[in-house]
Amino acid sequence: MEYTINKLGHLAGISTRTLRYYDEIGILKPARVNSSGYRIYGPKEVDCLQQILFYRELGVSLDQIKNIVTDPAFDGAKALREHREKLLEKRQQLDLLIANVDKTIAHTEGRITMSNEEKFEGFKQKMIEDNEKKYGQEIRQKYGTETVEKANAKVKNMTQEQYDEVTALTEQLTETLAEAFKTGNPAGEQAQNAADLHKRWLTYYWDHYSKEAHAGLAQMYVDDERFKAYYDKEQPGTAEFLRDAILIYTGMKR
Amino acid sequence: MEYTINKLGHLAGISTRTLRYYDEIGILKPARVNSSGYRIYGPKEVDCLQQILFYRELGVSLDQIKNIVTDPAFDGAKALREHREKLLEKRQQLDLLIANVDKTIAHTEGRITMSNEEKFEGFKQKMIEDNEKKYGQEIRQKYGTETVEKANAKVKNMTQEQYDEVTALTEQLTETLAEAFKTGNPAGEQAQNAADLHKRWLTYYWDHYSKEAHAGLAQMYVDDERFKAYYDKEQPGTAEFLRDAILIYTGMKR
DNA sequence: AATTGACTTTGACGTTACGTAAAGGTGTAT
DNA sequence: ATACACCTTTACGTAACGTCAAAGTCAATT
Repeated sequence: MEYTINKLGHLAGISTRTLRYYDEIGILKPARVNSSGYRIYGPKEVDCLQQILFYRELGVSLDQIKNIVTDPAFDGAKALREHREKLLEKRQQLDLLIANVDKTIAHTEGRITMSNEEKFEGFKQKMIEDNEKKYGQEIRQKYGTETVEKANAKVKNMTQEQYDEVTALTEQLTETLAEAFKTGNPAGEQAQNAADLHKRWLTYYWDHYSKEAHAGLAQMYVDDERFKAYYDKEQPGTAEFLRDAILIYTGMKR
Repeated sequence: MEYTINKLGHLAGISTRTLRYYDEIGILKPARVNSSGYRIYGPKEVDCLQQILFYRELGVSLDQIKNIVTDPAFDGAKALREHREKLLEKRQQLDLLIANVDKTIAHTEGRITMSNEEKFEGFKQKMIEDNEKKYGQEIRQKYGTETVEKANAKVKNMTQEQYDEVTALTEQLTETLAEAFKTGNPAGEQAQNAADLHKRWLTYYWDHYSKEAHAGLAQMYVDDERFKAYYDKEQPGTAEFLRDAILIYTGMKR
């Protein structure tokens, strides 16, 4: 497959000017130029452009991108896995912003109070991107738990009391699950405790409880990215672990 | 609460230069300047800055933001609801990109084939942001259904055949559900058809089917933003409608 | 009372990642 | 042969700041 500059631009959704610029700064040279000076791109360039766009999407400067993709030791597969992780982080940030909007709406309606600090939660992503280690783990964890809060609360018209309870439950579940995960045994006491907490957490959202539905949801946690990403955030494999624990808890597996 | 330029910058995670620039272009003037020319910001400015940052996050130019926030008819509450919607759209886009990475990884490992078009799926958001009407509905719908595909396929190691089947089922469900929604009757034939399609769709993901789990999932569709946003995308209220249809279908309600 | 150091001010020029013409050559379909 | 949709380079424009520089302000400490 060979592409002229217009075709490639169309394929990737970017302008021809951008492609010429990328050529100019040496970030993406065409495979060859034909007899009349036209830029011709091949499959290798298509893949490289894709990589470039991933980096660009993640806020990396073209200067840095150049260093990365022209590095002879560049590992495309590894880069893709990093992209994946960064994109998941970005989604967490987005969730935080959405939670912020929700809170702000509730605030304007007088339903809750909101500190000025809270009003800017989720905007500091660049600070986080820039120097992740500066604040490091603590902020990550804080943001993590708050992302959940958002997904949970407000959805149902809970009372403040119910909200506090479910928040506490969530924290407890997170802790217990992390502990249990370390044991590696989904049938163990810790894991079964986590499954029980999960059931209690569920009953805040479901009007009726059934083992089948519980087990089904556990499977969803593994199958659906949106959930899996959340549970696997701290420790990859946690989603599967929770599923197994719940399957055992509900008697669907032993 | 009064803030100097440094304090406000710190609060919002932006530089003092940015705040001076926003003053310069008339987008955010300080509440007052003190006797020695220092900019002093009050609570009103804090809220306005939050709005500005939301718009900025969504890719709106400062020029446009100026028009919006300085408009005497500016409705802050309405703006917040729009922010919310746009942020949800942005998350859909992100999901698409994540699906793209996943696919690309699978592709480099030789597990699936991937067209060049697919390699750039999810990157065209700016085209969408810029001129939404240019391509309008069609692209929206296309991206919408593709967002699902992502959530579904690849997660399980489906064969190409299974993948095609589930894709077809998804489309069928979407159409039938949209038709049914128009009737307004979750007990009607159309709606029950949709519920049945949903069951068949489910069986691709769950090893066992139970009415309880099905009904539970339906409730989740309403309670969890991540799902609700997807079903309500075209027609608000669709998530609730689908839940009701399924509750009737499973005999949990009549 | 003087000094230090962290803050503030207004210029003003620099930067990134392109957009937008301008002036001209190329390819092919009518 | 001419229309039209491509392509080229050159070059200036732009948005949203970053980054000095030179100078005034404020509170605390010597």
